[in-house]
Amino acid sequence: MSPVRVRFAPSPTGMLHVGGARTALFNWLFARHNGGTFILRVEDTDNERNTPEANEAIFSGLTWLGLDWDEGPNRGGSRGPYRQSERSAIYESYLNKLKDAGLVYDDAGATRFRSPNTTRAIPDLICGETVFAGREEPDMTVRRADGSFIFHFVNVVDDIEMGVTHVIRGEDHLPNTPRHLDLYEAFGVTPPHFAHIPLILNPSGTKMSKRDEGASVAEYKNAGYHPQGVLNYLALLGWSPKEDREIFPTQELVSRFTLEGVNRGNAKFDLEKCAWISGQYFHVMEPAALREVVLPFLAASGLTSTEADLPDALLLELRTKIRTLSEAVPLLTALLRDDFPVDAAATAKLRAQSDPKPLLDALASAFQEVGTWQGSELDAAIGKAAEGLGTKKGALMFPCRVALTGQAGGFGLTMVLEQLGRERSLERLTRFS
RNA sequence: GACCCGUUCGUCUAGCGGUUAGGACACCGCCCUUUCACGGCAGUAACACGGGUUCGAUUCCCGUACGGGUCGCCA
Repeated sequence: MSPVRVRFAPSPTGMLHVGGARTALFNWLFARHNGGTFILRVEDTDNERNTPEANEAIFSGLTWLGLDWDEGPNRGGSRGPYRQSERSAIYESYLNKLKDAGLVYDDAGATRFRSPNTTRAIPDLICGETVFAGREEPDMTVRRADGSFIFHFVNVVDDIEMGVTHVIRGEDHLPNTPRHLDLYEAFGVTPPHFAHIPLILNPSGTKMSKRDEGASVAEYKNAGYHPQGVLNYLALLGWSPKEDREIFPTQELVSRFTLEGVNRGNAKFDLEKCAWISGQYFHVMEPAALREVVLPFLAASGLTSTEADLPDALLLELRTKIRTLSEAVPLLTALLRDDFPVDAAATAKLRAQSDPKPLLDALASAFQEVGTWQGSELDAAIGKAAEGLGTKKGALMFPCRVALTGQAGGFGLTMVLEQLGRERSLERLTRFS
């Protein structure tokens, strides 16, 4: 079998769509698994969409996910250029082939292809043999009156020119395939293998659109999802390693990916599970690595901080509490800023229980007696305060937490106390009223 | 409307003729923790329907219903 060559051919719409990202992922996995070549080709024949920002959205999205391309924009390759807007000469020559064969005609300035409309059987690697009986569709336009070329035409020409062996694309292209086959036949070229993958649906069951939550890869990047986690989630959406396990690091996805494992049915997108998988990756992240990714996140939220503010012990606890980096911000804000925000619901709940003042005073005086400001001693001090009040230790912890952080949840209480230090802890306890 | 693809817990899925229909997210309960989580354990919850084929269908075939997609001088 000839070496595998696959491509991801997005149109610059201004964002990298999750559906597109998964198509890219499956192509990438297939290429990497088979030691083949992954090509990125930008389908920018529609000039209105072709902006530098729109191109950049594709590149940065793929790069964030770790999907590197062997040939394509910013990378080169022997079958370029890889932007359709730069391939007009190639399209001209292919169009001439059709003209010479008398297979096209002029229609109000546009060029149409005489579609044979014969019955076409597509030996799809995922859907199985799919037969489209002879159709009665209008001849397809291959070139607009303004001289630009149409998707179906350039898509086929590029796949031929770039030596694509397997076309792995969304199932929405399946009904287009007979027309593509018409073109391959007209050019006298053996078509590539086709593999149409099922679609990603939004939670309400229709094709995921730009406006749906989680539709753009940039959203995940901005919210601080773990890129490998998102990749892992996307891989499991429509493909199964057939094992009762959810976490598959990228390298393992590569070694296990096959087209046979791709499902036929569409899959609904579940942001909750995506977040859970992302969290699984953070849960095992080394402190140094976590520090590196969380610091810029804090800075972006206007939280000036340094490495010294994030000791390993704190990060080791932080990693179990977040699914995305944005979840780390409020947690850390409470420790790093003295003008931290206060959750109204938490204070309301606190006051509904009993007057917190005497409890906090008791805690403050117990903490004052602490010798070394460290876990076990702090813990003992809370016990002592509880004893003095004739109450349970647990009864003091929620009030203490709210006074110290303004939140109902967050880090373990002794961690909060340790990080805040004696002075700031006492200050917050006495200031609370 | 025509043509294609599809249909296992709410969701993602395992299953490829005989299973107590398994796992995961979410949800609920318990344990751990005198806090918040993490973690561990248990639970609720699914084969769309009707015909066949077969000793036996979630698994194979045909219908029906439902869902999705495509029918552009968008990609």
